[in-house]
Amino acid sequence: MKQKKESSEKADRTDQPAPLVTEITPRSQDFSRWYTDVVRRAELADYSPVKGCMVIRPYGYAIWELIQQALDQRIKATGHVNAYFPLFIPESLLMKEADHVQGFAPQVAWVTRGGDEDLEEKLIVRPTSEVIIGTMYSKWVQSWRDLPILINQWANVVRWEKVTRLFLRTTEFLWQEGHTAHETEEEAEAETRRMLGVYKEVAEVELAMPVVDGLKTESEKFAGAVRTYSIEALMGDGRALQAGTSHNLGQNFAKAFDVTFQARDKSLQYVWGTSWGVTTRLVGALIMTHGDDSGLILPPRVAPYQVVIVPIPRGNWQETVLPRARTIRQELVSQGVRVQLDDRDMYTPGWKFAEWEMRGVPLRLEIGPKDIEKGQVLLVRRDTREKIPTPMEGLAGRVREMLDSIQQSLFDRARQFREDHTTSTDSYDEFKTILEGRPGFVVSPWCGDETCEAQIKADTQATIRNLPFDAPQPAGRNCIKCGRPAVTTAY
RNA sequence: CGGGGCGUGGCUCAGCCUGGUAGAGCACUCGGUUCGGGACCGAGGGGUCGGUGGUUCAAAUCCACUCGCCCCGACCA
Repeated sequence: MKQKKESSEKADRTDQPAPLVTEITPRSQDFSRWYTDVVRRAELADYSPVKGCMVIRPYGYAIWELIQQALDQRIKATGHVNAYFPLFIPESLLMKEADHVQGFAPQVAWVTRGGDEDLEEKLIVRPTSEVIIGTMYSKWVQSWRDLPILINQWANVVRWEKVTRLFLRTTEFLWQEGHTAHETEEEAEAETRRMLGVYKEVAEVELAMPVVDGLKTESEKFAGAVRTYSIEALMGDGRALQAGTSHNLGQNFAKAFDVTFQARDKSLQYVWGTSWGVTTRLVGALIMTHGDDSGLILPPRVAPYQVVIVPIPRGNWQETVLPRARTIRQELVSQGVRVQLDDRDMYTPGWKFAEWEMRGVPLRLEIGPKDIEKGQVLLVRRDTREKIPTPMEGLAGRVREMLDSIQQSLFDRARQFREDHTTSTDSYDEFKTILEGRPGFVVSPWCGDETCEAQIKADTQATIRNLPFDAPQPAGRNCIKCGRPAVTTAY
């Protein structure tokens, strides 16, 4: 019975004509396959021989570098400095903060042997650096005058995940992790919120990705934190993605690692800590937010190439079209535009159009003999595919305007999508009906009780993403599951 | 870790049910004509069929074990 079904499925597949070109899976058909296809065909990343580990290819890394720059600049502008802490952490240090151990132990990679000797004390490969940094802070802090400590590090961490996906969840990933120590609780809370604001700004301004900022529930917070805040984005398949987190650690780690200082009133106090991070997952978020059936669409601010120039090879184009293309490149580069001139003669223009569209370049500039006659070029927007003949005069200005316009319209489009996929209800039946249909955010009142949260999750698979600072529309006053009011929730 | 699916040139797969010369499209190499939306013609190169063992005159195909990958759950950034 089973076998029969299999063979008929195979027969069906055979009837499909083989595609002329290896196409990417349409986004609407299978979002997950589409995602993987785009990542690999656009040469962003690839699977490595090491299980769960990803190789970030130059084009993908260039995107990450732009995100890094945008973040690093803002992290420094808010008074932080960069430093580096070790990759290995002794087992005994990890064990000091109970919640933290519980949260991370299942995901930790161990080093038990060095050279030809078994280690006396096992080492872990950092899954995050609170532990090692807390240890160092305890040495560095004596007085209230030593505070605050505002340190960030760019690093890789390892978490032994069972299921991995390129950029979204890999065994090893790159990130930025900020770790701060403060004199007062209020200061720590302000810092936690400030950095979440930085993340929101980077997501929205640089990645053109609207996010919901808010407080995580107790069950979803970081292991060892007092409070966790997050930014949550809605992907093109209607599913939420946590794009960044900021934790108020209270005095938990200070107590575990004995980070004390003598306060202004001469008393001995524990510092108040925060930590916050975003990862290479942002690259994945970018892809899933903006991409379409033709592949990637990059917002200009994080596009390694903002403009690709495709010269049309006609007649003796090498003597006529190409020099003009080079001049244009020069002009755009001098105006701070990132430009790629694709003068390879082994590919046809049509091939290049498709190729660069797949790789998400926001703006294409075509130039051929006809354009030169007319003193113009043809600009083609990746987001709308609009073809815009543009005079050679004042070209750089027009290009920059258009890049800004693409950045803005990608954000608007993503925000519109999110609005279209956000519903508000205070009825549990309605809530369940919504989730059975189109996925997306649902805004609903919740009492704050973990048992309700767990029940909802068990019933519908929906998770509380966070408790938004700005709830879109407060729907009703009573918890959709039991009774009392408290907060609003998303998907 | 539970449920399902799949391992055959670089990629996507056919061939397996019913054992008997290892295939297609794309990609790649060379030559030529092309080029404003994934060009065409001709000639080539490349696979111990995931691994191990078994059945057989004969195994990609049947059997057992094993390794790996993908999807859906549980866990996470």
